[in-house]
Amino acid sequence: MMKLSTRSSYGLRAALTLALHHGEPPRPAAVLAEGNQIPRRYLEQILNRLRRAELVTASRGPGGGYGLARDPGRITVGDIVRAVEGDLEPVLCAFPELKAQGVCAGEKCFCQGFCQEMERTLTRILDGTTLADLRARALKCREDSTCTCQGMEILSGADSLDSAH
Amino acid sequence: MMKLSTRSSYGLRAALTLALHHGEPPRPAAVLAEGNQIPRRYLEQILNRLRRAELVTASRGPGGGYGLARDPGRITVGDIVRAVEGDLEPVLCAFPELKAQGVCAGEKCFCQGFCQEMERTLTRILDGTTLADLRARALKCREDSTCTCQGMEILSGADSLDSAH
DNA sequence: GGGGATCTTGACAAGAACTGTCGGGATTTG
DNA sequence: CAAATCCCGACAGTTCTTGTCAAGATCCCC
Repeated sequence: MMKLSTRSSYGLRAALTLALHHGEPPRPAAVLAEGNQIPRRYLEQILNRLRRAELVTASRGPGGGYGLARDPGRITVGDIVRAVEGDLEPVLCAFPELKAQGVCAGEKCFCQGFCQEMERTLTRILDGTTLADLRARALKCREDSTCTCQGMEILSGADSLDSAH
Repeated sequence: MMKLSTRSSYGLRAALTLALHHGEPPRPAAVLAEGNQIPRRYLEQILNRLRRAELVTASRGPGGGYGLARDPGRITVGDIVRAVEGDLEPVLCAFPELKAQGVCAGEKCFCQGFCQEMERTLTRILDGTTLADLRARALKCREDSTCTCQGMEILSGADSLDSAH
């Protein structure tokens, strides 16, 4: 199990917004912050980490802002979480010192058996889901008239996919 | 996804040690702390939470200490994490405010689809694993001569299951 | 059986380290 | 020069850790 804080959530939301607007001119951090209800200064720090991990690109000056560094289908949620949280070392391990030493190698090992099972399960979901997957879900969610999500601010970004293009 | 810190790890390790020694006289916090390399004072606080959640029992005075409140097969890892961490609210949700409002009800909803999928997967593992399961794994791990775990302090507790009885 | 001495948990609180938040600049672009 | 981003540091809040003291339980000695 990996360390997960609000940073992951914020980073994920910002990145998803960027994915919804992929191909458009760069978006300033202020716009991303307002649309997702995230403190601007805090989001800047997070975007900075994403930039250092080369997941997003930043351009300065008027008309500048952030954009995805590559295709949404080639950025996973795990990439974002890892870039934002830093170490991403497992925290719910019965024996972290064992794992740190690389001591537990056996398949039947207790540490492997339980703690790493959880970690692997998480990793599979995190690394198996791309921003493109999330975008597709968000758009589908928007189509479903019974889903109250569609009134939310963040999903309005999907409009540009229909109209702006 | 739930909040997981070192507290969960510490609590889990202490509880597992207790499970390995289930049926024996109570173990002092100092012994649990030393055997698991956990700061004693800090572990006492954690054990206190486990006691308030009625997962362990505490007795004072000479010969006193902690013991499991019920059978290891009837205590899950989820019980421990919940007792130790407190709220256990999800943290990696793209839209926590949606979830807080209970707004996302649709099956196809983005929030449900991804964030809650992760949460449910975790919960299933956490609540589906008991201390007895972990003990069985630890003992099996000890049998496997290729597993370097068996030299570790915590597994030596399994000795008492063979010899002391 | 009474009085300590000893061993244990329990509660409070203080200090270090990290997280989340914010502002003031420095730097780059147009 | 103006607009926009980045970098540095300050601040509260929380978590992690340790310390101090009080309270309960057992044992021993008289």
